Amino acid sequence: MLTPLRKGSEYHHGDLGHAAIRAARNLVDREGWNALGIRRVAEVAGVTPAALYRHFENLEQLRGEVSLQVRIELGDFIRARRERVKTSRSKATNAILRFEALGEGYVDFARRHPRLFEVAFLHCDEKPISEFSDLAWELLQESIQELWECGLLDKKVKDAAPMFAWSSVHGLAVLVAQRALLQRDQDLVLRQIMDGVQRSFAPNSGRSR
Amino acid sequence: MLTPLRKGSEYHHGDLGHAAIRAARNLVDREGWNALGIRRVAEVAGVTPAALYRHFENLEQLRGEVSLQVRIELGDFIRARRERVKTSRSKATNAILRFEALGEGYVDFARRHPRLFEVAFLHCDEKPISEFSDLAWELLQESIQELWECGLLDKKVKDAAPMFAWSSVHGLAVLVAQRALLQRDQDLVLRQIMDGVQRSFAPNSGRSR
DNA sequence: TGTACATCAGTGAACGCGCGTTCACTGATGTAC
DNA sequence: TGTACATCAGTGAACGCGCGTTCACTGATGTAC
Repeated sequence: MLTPLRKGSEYHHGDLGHAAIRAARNLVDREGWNALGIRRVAEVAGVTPAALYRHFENLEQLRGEVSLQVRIELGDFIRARRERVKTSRSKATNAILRFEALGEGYVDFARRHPRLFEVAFLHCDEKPISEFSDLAWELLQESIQELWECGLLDKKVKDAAPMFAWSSVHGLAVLVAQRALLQRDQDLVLRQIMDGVQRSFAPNSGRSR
Repeated sequence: MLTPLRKGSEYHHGDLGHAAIRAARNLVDREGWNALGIRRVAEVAGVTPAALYRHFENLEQLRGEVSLQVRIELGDFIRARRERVKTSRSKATNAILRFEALGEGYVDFARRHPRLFEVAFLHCDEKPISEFSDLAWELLQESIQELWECGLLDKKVKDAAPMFAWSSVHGLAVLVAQRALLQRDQDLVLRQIMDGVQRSFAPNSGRSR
């Protein structure tokens, strides 16, 4: 995986730094957060431990970078999922399918990369949700706006909707990542949660799907 | 904290084993899961590291005991919260207040003991929710049954209700424990989530509170 | 009530290991002339 | 185009540390007679 940009050079790596973060990400994916160490990363990157100190102040900083990287990856993942949704004639159906794709993508990421998922929100210290310029969060807001524009969102709960939706799906994702749910229950429960969230969104008389 | 049951004996501890688990619990509470080690626990318990091997096979087993202990503590905590609810005349109001007390207790535990909370569901391997004889889970089922009996739960969502409620509140609790939410936002969001959950429970025409 | 002895629950020293970090160094790169 | 040299990004050895676990041991406990 080490890709020397300037061939011929065995001594200089070329892009250690990015390579280290990639290596660290893969380490965490396979063996978990605690396997992430200067020495392990150096080994995977094919480099001496001390070399990493040219690119990171210490282990803690590397950890922060990895966590950020995973958060970006998660955002990209669910966006890709949403974009895969086939557009249908009805604007409302569209909004619903796109919204559900986000939730499904979120949980699916947790299932496929449980150890990465566990780590995604570990190092966003001092950056509470409100000022969270996180990609996943922005996608969610967008999607809820779409539901609103289709009249699928009760005015009374509009403000609470993003946080409520996130919390509900996040709860499931955490349980999935922790393997606290049987594989075969996961799809059913996800379905139930997406339905529950939409029920709570719906203007008074009921659901419209 | 070490309590020799038979006074005078400095050599034999009396109830190391339980004392070790207590010490370990406190260690995790203060410094997190990674601070839990044979040597640290032995030190806090006032005993030689090797002594712990009379009571635990290895570190992993001790960890399992601590996780279980925390799960029990969480269950006791939210039950106490529910029992503190003043009974009112209306059966429905009662059911609602008791249900909400569980959610509030759950999140409050995560706030007061974030490091314990993170660890509560770590070692329930091979025991997926379905056959989960967990105290907290049973309390939730009870409470939802009460809501049902008061007509506050739509027949269509009865089966999904416990998992949906748990997931929603669990998601928030995780974020609270991770300090991803500002202190002052937590109460508001909890309120929104409890309302959202009940909205989704309510039989079609709307909410009844 | 008193003594011999098996059992149990501790001690204390040692083991090997992997870790984060440091430091003086060296080889490659690229720029000034 | 060719050479001198500063700069940069690596090496390799060493440091001290805390860890889980083992082992031969020893002091206290409680039971049999």
